[in-house]
Amino acid sequence: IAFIMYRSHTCGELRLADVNKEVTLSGWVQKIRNLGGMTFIDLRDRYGITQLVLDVESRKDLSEEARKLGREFVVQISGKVAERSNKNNKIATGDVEILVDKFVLLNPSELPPFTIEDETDGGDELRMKYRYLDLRRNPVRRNLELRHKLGFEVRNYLNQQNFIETETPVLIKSTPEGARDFIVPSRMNPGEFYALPQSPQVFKQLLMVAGFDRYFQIVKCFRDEDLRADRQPEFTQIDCEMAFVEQQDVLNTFEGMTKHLFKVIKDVEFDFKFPQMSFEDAIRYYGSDKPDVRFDMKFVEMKDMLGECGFKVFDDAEYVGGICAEGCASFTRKDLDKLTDYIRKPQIGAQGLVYVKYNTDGSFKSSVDKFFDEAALTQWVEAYGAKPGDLLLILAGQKTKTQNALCQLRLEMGERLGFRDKNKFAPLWVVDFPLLEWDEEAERYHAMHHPFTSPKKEDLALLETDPGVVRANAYDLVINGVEIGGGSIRIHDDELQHKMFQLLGFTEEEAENQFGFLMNAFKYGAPPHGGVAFGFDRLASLFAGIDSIRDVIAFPKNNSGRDVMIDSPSPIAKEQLDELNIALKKIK
RNA sequence: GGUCUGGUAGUUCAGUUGGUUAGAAUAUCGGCCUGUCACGCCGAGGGUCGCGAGUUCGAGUCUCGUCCAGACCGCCA
Repeated sequence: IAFIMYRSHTCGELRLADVNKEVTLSGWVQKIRNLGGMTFIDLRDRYGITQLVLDVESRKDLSEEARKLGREFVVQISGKVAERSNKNNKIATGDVEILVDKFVLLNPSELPPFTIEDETDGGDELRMKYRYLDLRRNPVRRNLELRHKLGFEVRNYLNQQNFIETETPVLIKSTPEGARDFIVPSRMNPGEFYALPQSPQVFKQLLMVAGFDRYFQIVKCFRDEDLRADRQPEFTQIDCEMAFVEQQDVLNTFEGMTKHLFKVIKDVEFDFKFPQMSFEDAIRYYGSDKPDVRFDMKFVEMKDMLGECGFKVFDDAEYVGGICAEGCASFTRKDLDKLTDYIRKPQIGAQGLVYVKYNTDGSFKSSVDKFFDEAALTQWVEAYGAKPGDLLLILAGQKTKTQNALCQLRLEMGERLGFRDKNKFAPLWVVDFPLLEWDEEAERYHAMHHPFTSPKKEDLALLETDPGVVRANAYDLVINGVEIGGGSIRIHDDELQHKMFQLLGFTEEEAENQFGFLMNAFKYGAPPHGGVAFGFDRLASLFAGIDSIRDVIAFPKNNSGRDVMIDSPSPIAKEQLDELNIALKKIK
């Protein structure tokens, strides 16, 4: 049988032991180095680079042919493996080269718009437009290989723990709670629409009612909200649910999964139980529900200590708090001015920054020397546990705003002091989230997590009297200040679920219309259950040590939710619109 | 919806106080070169300074508008 054998080996596998073998390779021309009498070609595929040699003296014809090649041409070559006289220890195949005696041009290539190299000269926009070329580059390819491995190990681990991967529908039902839905018109049901799932939440709960016990799914979710570096309109979750569990069971299971992933993929071992911190403490000490605990630098609240102190900024403030930056007393006036500018940026919005330099000789220099004497400042540095050489940075103002600004300042200082090492990982469970959040605009409560989250038993009575302080059986896994996953123990009682909808301002009819199927299911023996969903893209970017999730997604969308490669979204034909019974208000 | 930053050669960028022919690196093309691997040397081509208007004797540079991109705020149960 005649067939073409495109390759006997990949471009990454030949070694000294292969010398003298006759081999055939196929790949892309990475680089041509023509030295006149001889030509070197780097041939690249997914697996690596192999150097080809063409010698004018022995094969003038091939050397002539090779002159017509360009970057990214696809070629197939055959030849003998030889030991190099000059070895290259930077690549795995650097000890050998191929003495080419036959080559076939499989496909020429236009000149790529940017260089296909680790350090490309291409900008983000161009790389996205030609993403198929960008994906040829090692760093991007490696990210996707890492993502593959992560998904594989998630399945491996959860399978061993008896979880069943089940697909849930993508064309579902729109609900007003939560994020904006992506909407899909139904041709067969004029005037009616599907929604794409923001998460398979209700389906996984129904699977628990169905007795599936342990479910997971690596699944696309969709939210029609504005994008960020760590937010895409379609993203992937590791969605999980378990029956007959309480909070600590879920935490144990997924702490186990997280440890497994770190061990097999990063060779990082956590020989401790992940710490747990209440939402309340997270806000008090770090000003955030997703604190970066790779470093300490906890907030110190000063309001009680200060009393009426005569410094108007502090006296008028609802909150006065600060952090101690180790060894930063040597900051110059200019450094401090820059920090002040930083916290006054509109996104952060603090008014000003009070500093106290605790000099190495034990003296003080502060921006509030006029108001506080040495005795007062001594009391401060004691409260902060500061040592000589440290710098106190203090903000004052409205409580949540100031805590938020202080959080940003803490992260900035952590960055400057080198505490935010990408190779160091600090996991943290944040627990005891509030059940409800007051929505100023709508003048009602909405669920902080989602309306299926159960309140803590001990707080149940408060639901009637003071719903705002009721805590939920809800938890987040935070690693290095990134919210990697979150979940809750759900309500499995239709009466309590009814009550929740009522609290959230649903009328009986609305609740029935939108979630009647769920409450109905709860009437048929729903087991206690709870679960978690991990942001798969964020997990992958954390493992890859990069800040943007775009580089761990094969074909991501840009800031405006566009795919610049396929140019979507795009208008559709009038016939399509007619068929869907859709009239556009205005067409550009 | 808002704030900020940017848009100049294929690409990444520089471009001073508004002033002569808009530069560098890299990529590309041509020539030379037998051990390169960031090859080297010599040479060449390559520009709607995002788009539109305004100010000015004169705009890459200043003003306004607009489009695009990125970061962030709002938003993201």
